[in-house]
Amino acid sequence: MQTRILIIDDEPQIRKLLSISLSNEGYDILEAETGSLGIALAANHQPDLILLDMGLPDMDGLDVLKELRSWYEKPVLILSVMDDESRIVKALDDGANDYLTKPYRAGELFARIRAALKQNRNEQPGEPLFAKAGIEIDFVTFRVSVEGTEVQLTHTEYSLMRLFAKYEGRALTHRFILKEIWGVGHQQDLQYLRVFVASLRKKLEPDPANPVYIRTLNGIGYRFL
Amino acid sequence: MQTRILIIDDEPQIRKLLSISLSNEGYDILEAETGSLGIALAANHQPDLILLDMGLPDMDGLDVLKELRSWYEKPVLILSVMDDESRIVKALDDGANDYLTKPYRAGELFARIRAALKQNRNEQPGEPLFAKAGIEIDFVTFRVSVEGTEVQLTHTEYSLMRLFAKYEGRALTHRFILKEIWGVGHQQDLQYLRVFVASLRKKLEPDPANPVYIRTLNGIGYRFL
DNA sequence: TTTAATTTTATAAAATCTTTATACGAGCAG
DNA sequence: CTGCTCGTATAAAGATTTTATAAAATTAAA
Repeated sequence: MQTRILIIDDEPQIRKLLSISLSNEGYDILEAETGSLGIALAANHQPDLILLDMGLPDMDGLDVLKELRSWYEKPVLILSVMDDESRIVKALDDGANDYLTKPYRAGELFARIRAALKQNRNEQPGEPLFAKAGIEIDFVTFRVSVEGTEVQLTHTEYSLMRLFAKYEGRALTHRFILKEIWGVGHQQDLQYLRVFVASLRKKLEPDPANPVYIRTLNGIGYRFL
Repeated sequence: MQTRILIIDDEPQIRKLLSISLSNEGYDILEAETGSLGIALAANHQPDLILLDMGLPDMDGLDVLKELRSWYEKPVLILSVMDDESRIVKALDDGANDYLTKPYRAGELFARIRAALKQNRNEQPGEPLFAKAGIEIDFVTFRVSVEGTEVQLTHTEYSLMRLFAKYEGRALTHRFILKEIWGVGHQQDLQYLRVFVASLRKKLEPDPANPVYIRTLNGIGYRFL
């Protein structure tokens, strides 16, 4: 069955652009001009993924997202203007899977969509083994190795590593990570996270000053690849 | 004799899938739809390994595991659907050898089964001897020797040694070790364990202050290599 | 009863985590 | 351009937790 993508965006040019390029990639496209129409279409057609613009005429994008998330479990990617970080953070915290900022470069768009769809397909955060690009994590024996040599991680470092692996490829907000690792009472202790990201990088990255695995998303959080 | 595997899972499709692929690998397959039926089959047919689904209709998977573990000593692999790490951890603490999460990829499934069976063979009567890197354990005569000279171990020390040998190379949590050696009621008596690890090290390690056989995993437990 | 083993207690040492301090680079105002 | 702010990275000091080990108290065994 073809993968179906719903685009919710009020600007016809953007819709057209996205629609054409995604159709060429083999996706089945649905379009909605407003938030309420988007919600209705999502309910009736069960798309596999939703692209949601934050600036809609009828409803606030965040409200559309919340509405969707009350029953829709598949990936929602946010389309947003670059300088609206605080709203992107809110959207990610509210369950958006990822975000894209204008201008939408085709390659990046496809990559993110594929990543989100793939993530959803093997919705199994408890995999016994993570192995990718030189990094291996064995969740059974608590072992992490880079390029074949085992690295010694502390308990917190390991938790963080595991979280990154679980949400591989996804943008994780500071608040989300803090909540997962340190609990709800520490969502403002950004320093903790910085310190531990630094030490993870020191242990994992070939060149910690130019990280490739754990990427910084300025103003938002981190992404593990 | 053919290796016999018991599958305890309520979903017929899953059973069929596993059954077919494992039969093709040369295993002899038994199937059970419910926990209680699974326990009965295990008792009557003494399978060499059990695949146990956590989500059964009649009993909690953890309870089935506990029941089995009261007399069944061969490997039990957990099949889990959920991202419920805490239950997986509990299952491992309760004596499960390993776990798999859906979707069950054939290669990984076979690898884990082989690993579990091999692990188990180590402690079978056929191989009453553990010998590696200067340490020798004779499970028949209850003797342990290091570099050829026999060391005198107390009963508890010996149990601990045997546990480490059985799970050689794996990270063992404090709770797991305590449960295995002292029983379920003593999982918080971490000091016991520390005292006995210290005395084992004193008897086994060339330099007890820098242990190489029994390694400390801070915040987690120990690993024997 | 005597001896050995295990369980507790105590405490020093090590490892880890938290917090503070400081530096760097990007973006912006003057 | 220069200095300012903001977000980030990292080192290092301080606090806390975890571990190792000796030794005392208790229990079990011979």
